[in-house]
Amino acid sequence: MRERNGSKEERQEQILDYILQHGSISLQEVVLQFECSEATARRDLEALEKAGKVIRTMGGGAKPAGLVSGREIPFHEKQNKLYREKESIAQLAASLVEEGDVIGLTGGTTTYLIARALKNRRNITVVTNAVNIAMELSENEDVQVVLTGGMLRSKNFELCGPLAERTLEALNIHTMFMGIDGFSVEQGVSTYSELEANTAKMMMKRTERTIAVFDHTKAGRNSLFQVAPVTALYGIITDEEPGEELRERLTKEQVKVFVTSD
Amino acid sequence: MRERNGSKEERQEQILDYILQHGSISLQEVVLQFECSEATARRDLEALEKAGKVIRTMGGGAKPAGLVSGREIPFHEKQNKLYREKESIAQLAASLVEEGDVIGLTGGTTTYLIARALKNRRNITVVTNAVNIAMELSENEDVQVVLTGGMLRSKNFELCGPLAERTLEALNIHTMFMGIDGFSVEQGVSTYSELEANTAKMMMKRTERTIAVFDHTKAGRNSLFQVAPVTALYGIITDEEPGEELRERLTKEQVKVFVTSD
DNA sequence: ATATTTATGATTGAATATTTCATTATAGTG
DNA sequence: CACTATAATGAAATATTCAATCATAAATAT
Repeated sequence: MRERNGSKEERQEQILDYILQHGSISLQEVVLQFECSEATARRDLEALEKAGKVIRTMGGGAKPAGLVSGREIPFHEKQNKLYREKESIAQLAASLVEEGDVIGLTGGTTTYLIARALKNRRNITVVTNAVNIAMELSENEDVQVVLTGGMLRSKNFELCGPLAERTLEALNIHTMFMGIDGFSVEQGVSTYSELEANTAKMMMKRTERTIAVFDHTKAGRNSLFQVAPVTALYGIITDEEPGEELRERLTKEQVKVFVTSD
Repeated sequence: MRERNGSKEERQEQILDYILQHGSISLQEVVLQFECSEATARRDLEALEKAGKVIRTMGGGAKPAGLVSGREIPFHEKQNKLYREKESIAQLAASLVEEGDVIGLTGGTTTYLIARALKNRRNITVVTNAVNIAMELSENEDVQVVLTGGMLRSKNFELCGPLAERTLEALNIHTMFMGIDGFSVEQGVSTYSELEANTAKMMMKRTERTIAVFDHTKAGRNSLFQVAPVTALYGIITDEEPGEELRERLTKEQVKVFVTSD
C-alpha cells in the first residue's frame, strides 16, 4: 500500500471529525486535504456511510440526522423485522396518551417507536431510562423529557443500577409502557437482563398504570428474570389475539387487553 | 398548470413529512408517490433544501442534522469557535487524569473535548450530566459512564433540575472539570443558566477537586449566575496567561493555574 | 377573451458515482 | 529472505444522476 500520511482508519476518522465540525465536506476537499485520488475519497465516504456516520451527498458527504457526537442512535426502523407489528402497537399505545399525562417508557425497540409516535404531542412529560428515547423526544420542546440517572449500558443505551432506582423514587408516573422479552400467564412479564428487570420493577412501583407492550413472538414465552405477575398490570398491548385461556385469565384479573387488529 | 393531486406546496410538505418520519426519500419514491416527473421531484427537493429543511443526497433527499424539528442544535456550531484553544485545554485536562480516577464533567464544548480526549483510557469512571458526553464515552467499555438523571434541556444536552441534584447526592467524585461562561476574581466562576449553575454547584459539593476549564474569552467576564468563588477551586485550566493581579490572587488562594502554552 | 405568470415535463450536456482492473505496499509464511 | 496472499490505492470505462434550457399547459390577471 502506498500510505502517504496515515492509515485508512486515521484518514476516515479525520474526515469524520471535519464533517462533525463543519457539517459537511466536499469530495474535492477530501482529495486536496489528504492528497488522495477521488476513488479513495469516495471509498472513505462510502465506508463512513456504511457505518452510519456520514450521509453521502452529491459530490461529498454530510452529517446525518440521528447522529449524536459521532455515534449513531440505534434501533432505527429498518433493522427490525417486526417493524409493522411494533409500529401498530406503538400507535395504539400513543392513542391512549392524553394531554397533560406523565408517561413512563422503559428501553426497547417497541417503546422507542412509542416515543416516536408521541414526538409531536404537546404538553406531555415522558420519563425514561433509555438515552436514545430521550434524545428522540428532546427534539420537541413541547415534550418534557426526564431521564433517570444511572450507569450507561452501551449496548442498549439504557440507564440501570441503583442510581436509576434512586432517581425513580422521586417521580410519579401516570401510565408506563413497559417493553418486555417474555409474557405468560404463570410468570407474568420477564426480561433477559436482571438490571433491566430491577429498573423496570422500580419504575412500576412509581406508576399508577403499567401497560406491557410486546409483539406476538413474546407471548407464551418466559425470559430469565421476572418483572411482575400479570395481576400487577393495568393492561397489555400486543398485535395478536391472545389464546382463550390467557384471555380468560386476563379478564378475570381485570387486565385490559388491547390488540392492534381490533 | 396541470395539477394532479395537489399543489406544489402540499406536495413539498408531504415530502418533508415523509423525510422527517423515514429519515430519507429517494427520487423515485417521490416520482411514484406523487406521479410527477423527475424534474419536478428534483425541483421540490431543491426548494426544500433551499429552505434548509432537507439535505439532498445522490438520488434523493434526507433529514439534515443541523435541523431538529425546525430548531438547530447550537452545540455543534459553538464547537467551531476556538476549537484549537479548547482542544489544547482538553488535552491538558486529560493529562491530569490517572487510571482509577472518578472524573466529573459538566456539559459544554470544552468538557466534551475532554471526554473525547479520555475516550481511549482504561479503568476510569466518568460522571456527567451531559448526554452527548455520555454517548461519546459509552463507545469504550473500559470507561464506566454514570449519567445523572434530570430534565433534558434539548439545546445543550444537559440534564438539570432537582433530579440531577438528587442523583449527585449518591456520588463521590475525585476530580471534576467544570465548563463555565465567565471567570473573574470578584465573582469567581459563573454561567448563563441558573439551572446549569445549580447543577454545577451540586456537583462541586460531591467533588474533592474542582477544576474550571475555559478559554481566554471567558476570563475577566461575569455571567449572570455565580457558581462558586475562586477560593472554592482546586485549579483552573485556560489557554492564555492570566493577568498579574489575577495570577497573584490565585496564588494567594492556592488555586493551581494550568496554561496550555506553558 | 387575451396576456401573463407559474408549474410542469422533456431533452441534452455536464457532473458525479459505480464498476472493474492493474499496481503497490503490508503482513504473513516457509 | 524470497514468496505469497491480502489489502489499499489509483486509473479508466461505464452508468447514473444532476443542472440548465426550452416548450407546453394550467391558473391568474387584465
